[in-house]
Amino acid sequence: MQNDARLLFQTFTEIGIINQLARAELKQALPEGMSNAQFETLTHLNRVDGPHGPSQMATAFQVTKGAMTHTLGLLQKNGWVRVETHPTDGRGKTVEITKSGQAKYQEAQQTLYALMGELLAFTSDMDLETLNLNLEKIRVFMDAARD
Amino acid sequence: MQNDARLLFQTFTEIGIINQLARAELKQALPEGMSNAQFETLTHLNRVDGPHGPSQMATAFQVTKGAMTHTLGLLQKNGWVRVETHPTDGRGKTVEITKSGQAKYQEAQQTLYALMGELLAFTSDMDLETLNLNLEKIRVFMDAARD
DNA sequence: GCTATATAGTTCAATATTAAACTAATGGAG
DNA sequence: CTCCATTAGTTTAATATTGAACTATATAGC
Repeated sequence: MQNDARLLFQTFTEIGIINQLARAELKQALPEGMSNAQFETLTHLNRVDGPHGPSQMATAFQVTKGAMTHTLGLLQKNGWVRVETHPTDGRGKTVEITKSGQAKYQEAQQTLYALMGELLAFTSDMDLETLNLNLEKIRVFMDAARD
Repeated sequence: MQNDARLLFQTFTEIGIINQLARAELKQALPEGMSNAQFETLTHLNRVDGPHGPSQMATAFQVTKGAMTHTLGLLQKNGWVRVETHPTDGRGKTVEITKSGQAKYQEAQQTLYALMGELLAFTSDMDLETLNLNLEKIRVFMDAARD
């Protein structure tokens, strides 16, 4: 039991290191003026359908509302998202990616895909689908476990 | 090929989200005054043998030397590490975990193991060893790929 | 309808992290 | 030995993030 906990602890340690390395690499690859937080926000807007409010997104990213206000401000200044007051809820806002944001995001993603070339070759003998499935299971569980 | 890149991109996305959730959980669980950065530093000191310099550790964590100075300052103020000038290299310093730091770290780790109970049960049908092996391979590769 | 409570978003002070300039010590080439 | 490039660590200004207070709107109970 303790042994299993150690295995899982190791999993998180590896995940932490990989994330750190990936973030460093990512920062290098992103277009001028696009921070990691901005990129992740755009990824979310591309990945999840429907309208998004800043508050929803803050929850999704495990980030404070204040941080979201900040990031959205930068994204807006860059012209990559459009923020409007919610049509029916006067408190809320809706966030949409702009054409320009789409283009910039695609560009960034292509750069990243290119960067992954070597790693792809290296992981070619790995069962990435199973890996992703397991990671997804862990993620979904942890996400649900939040109070 | 593009498809594989997408799979790998997905891997990094999952890793990013899990890391975020884990860090949030971790922060809750840590003893008073111990930040995530401090905990990770202590983990490293416990995991890797031999003497460590701040500069080495900064490289290991992909963090600037300035950040390391900051974190070590806090750890020292808490009495969890001892920092001394390197015996033979006047520029360097050596960092060691103290008895008090050991104790505090064990305490934190036990809390974390306890927290993992539910997740452990949930992942009991998962091949964590293979998962860790794959993550480790990716980590080692990325680590080596740093310029 | 009123009132109390909850929710969305902003603002602000405090802390963490970065990048770059800086100081001090080392080590190698001549 | 001397000079010069390198390495270790600190400092500082700028940026990112947090936590908490605050404003405005919405909703539920009465």
